[in-house]
Amino acid sequence: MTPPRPARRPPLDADAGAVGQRIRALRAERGISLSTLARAAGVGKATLSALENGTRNPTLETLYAITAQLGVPLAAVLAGPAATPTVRGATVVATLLESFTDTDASYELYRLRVRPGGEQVSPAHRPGVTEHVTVFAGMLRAGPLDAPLTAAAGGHLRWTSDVPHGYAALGEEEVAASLLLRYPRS
Amino acid sequence: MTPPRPARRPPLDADAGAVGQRIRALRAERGISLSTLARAAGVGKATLSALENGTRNPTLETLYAITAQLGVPLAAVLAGPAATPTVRGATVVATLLESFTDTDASYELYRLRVRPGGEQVSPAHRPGVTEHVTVFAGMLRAGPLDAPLTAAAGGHLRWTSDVPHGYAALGEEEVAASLLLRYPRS
DNA sequence: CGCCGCCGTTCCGTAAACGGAACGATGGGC
DNA sequence: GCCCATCGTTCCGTTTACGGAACGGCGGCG
Repeated sequence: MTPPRPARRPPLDADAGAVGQRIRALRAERGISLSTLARAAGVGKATLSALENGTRNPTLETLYAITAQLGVPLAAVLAGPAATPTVRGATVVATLLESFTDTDASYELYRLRVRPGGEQVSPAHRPGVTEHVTVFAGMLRAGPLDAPLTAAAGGHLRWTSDVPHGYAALGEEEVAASLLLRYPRS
Repeated sequence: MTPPRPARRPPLDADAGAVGQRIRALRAERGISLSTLARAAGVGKATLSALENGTRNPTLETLYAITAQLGVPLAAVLAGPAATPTVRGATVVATLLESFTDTDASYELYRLRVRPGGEQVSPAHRPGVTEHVTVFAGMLRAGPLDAPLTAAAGGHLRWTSDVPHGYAALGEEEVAASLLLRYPRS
């Protein structure tokens, strides 16, 4: 008989590769070279190179040394934001960043991604609900269906969402934005 | 002569030990034995034993196999509850919610709390940097020191922050807001 | 009692993650 | 043009994390 467990490793590699990509992205954000980061973190360049390319399965110690040097918590490079609740549609993906309640109203702050080439419609909310959008990148058209507003990167939109309203990306670029929903105390 | 005796690794072991303790705690919660968990996760008992006792430095793959079997995200067993980077001042506390880079600029989105009774001043940033604030609660005065702006809950402020600027809460209530910093590509 | 099943730890050979060094490629400075 | 510094990758010997097997300890059962 052949030994029962020959071992296989395709499944996890996807994860390992994603971790490597995140590290590479963080490093690129900071504009530092692989060599520099490896030296600062006290790991070999070979290690960091293979890690970023997803061809190695790093130890916790190695990962910790690198993320510490990047100034991010270890969890930041592991499998995606994961546990954060997300609303998904054909053209819009909204991730809840924070919710907040005070005496007058409650608030929900979302990160918003709008893919080009479609429009997503949202039904009317209760009276008094307002939406505030700040655009990071791309060109966004959003607001009441009969009176939409437009904003480019850096722009800000605001409307009362007690009527049906929609979101659409203008142009080819995906829109990134933050969305603040304000629900007045009922 | 002995070779240069390159490296020792005392400092990280504390961390590794903590990870092991968390895994052991999670396993105890579920009332399953070390042997059972090792078999279910497809790792050796020796591996799991050493890992729980903090005498080994596990690979990502090993950790993933175990936490998956325990039904918790990988981050759950890593160093303490999410140390998200935070900027603290006497009157302002800013927590980074998300950072984002695209072709034209990079962005940082913060949750902002401003305590009443003081003003916090921030030095000028590089030319072209803009700040966007959406107020959740309270009344905020912020912007360039010589031309501050004011917004109540639901309001929005925007200024270019290449001059010294400040943040202050008007009235007794603590201000909650979101702050978007936009850094144009240098 | 002796036996058996399972517990968690320890031993050990193997596979692989590690750091150092060498490599070709690229981009300034003179 | 040449030189030198630095880039990221690859090679290689050493270290070590890995799983399987053996170990002693402990409770249940005939």
